[in-house]
Amino acid sequence: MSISIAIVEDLEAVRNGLKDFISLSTDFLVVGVFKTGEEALAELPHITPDIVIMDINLPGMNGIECIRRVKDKSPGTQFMMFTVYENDEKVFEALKAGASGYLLKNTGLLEIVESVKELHEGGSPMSANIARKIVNLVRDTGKETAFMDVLSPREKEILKLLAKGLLYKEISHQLQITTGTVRIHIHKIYEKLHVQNRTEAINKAFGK
Amino acid sequence: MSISIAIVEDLEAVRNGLKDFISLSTDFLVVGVFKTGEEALAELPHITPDIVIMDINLPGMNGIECIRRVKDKSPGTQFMMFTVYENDEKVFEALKAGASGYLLKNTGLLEIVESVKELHEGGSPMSANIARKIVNLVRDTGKETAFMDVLSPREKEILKLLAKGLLYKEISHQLQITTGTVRIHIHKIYEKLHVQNRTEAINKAFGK
DNA sequence: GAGGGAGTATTACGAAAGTTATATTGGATC
DNA sequence: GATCCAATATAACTTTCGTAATACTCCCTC
Repeated sequence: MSISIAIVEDLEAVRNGLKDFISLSTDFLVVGVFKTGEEALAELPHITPDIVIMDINLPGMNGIECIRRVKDKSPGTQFMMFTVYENDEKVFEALKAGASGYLLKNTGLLEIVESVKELHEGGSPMSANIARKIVNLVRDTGKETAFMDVLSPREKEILKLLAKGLLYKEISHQLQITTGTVRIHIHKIYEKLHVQNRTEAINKAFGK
Repeated sequence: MSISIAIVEDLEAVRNGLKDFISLSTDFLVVGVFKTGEEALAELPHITPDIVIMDINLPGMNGIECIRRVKDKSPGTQFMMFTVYENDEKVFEALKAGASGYLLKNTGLLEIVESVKELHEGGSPMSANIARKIVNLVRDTGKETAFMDVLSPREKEILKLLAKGLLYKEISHQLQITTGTVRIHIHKIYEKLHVQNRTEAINKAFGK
């Protein structure tokens, strides 16, 4: 049983190159080729291929938005990004949208084919520096932002308790100081972070 | 210039196998071999190898804790996990601690060597299903938790505004309803989530 | 040893948040 | 047609939060 593939790519040369090369292998069957996200969105839910190779920079709807919408209708289909973008935001967005693999356009045809196989077997093939970006993303999740640096150790301690949803009096009890002092600390925290309330402070200190 | 490698692994057979095979290549120089995290922690900061291949399950200090501590002292050293663990928590912890690559112990020696090279060149080599786990981790960051399901659409809408730090009156203005109504909605949200205030609700609805 | 910052504290006030009770409307269910 | 629930609203009330001004101590630096 061969792996069914669709390709969404606006550049004719790239599109045909991919299609022709992939078609050489009996492991694959190219079941759809689209120039725009709109076309792909209209057809993919009916074709339900195993894998979609998706460009990001398309005329009209971009590839990420296209994944988001197709994923809704055909949750079984897996997406391989194929793009020149290697900035953090695009990578992050693509994964959030539901992409499981991410290859840069300088990837060789042979490696692309290997990666599609790996994707189909439940892996998440990515170009080397994309993988590193993703690892760094995970490493930094929930990490304190640079804004925390302007706070004193005591202020950081209090902000962390504040972030847990504790009342002033609970904080004061835990730290063995008066609620008045807690109030002062928190007021200074707000000043330093340029915010007006607890929630804004938490968002600012711990990246949204 | 060859890549300097250290190995931390308690099982003698694995340890020696790695060391001997890696030493075969002139690209690498094994500069340290340790049986425990404690030994590694004592020596690694002085050796400062390019790469450390690190087991997780060690007697005494585990490999993740070991990375955390060594990373503090030698930020330039990169770590490759080499372990049987493939559960989400261990993978997540390892990356948080500062590991940049993650191989399972069923990986072939040749692939290990290739992965170490890739790591050294700034990539993040991982076994296929580990990569998928990490991608899924990123996909799910900041996602609403199951608690959100008990809320009505309107309540979800209000909770999202609440999470941005808006005042009741700002929310009421934005939704064109009275602050009294906002108050009621929020009160019901708290009831349904079994919490007493805004911050607790946010933490519960959007996984910490 | 004078100055500055961090941490502590007190008092006072106004704004915002959260609780409780009651009520109307409209849509869905039975 | 009756019942239930979501969404809306009003009113009265308590608690918590946030702002402001002032002050003392300790520690570090110049």
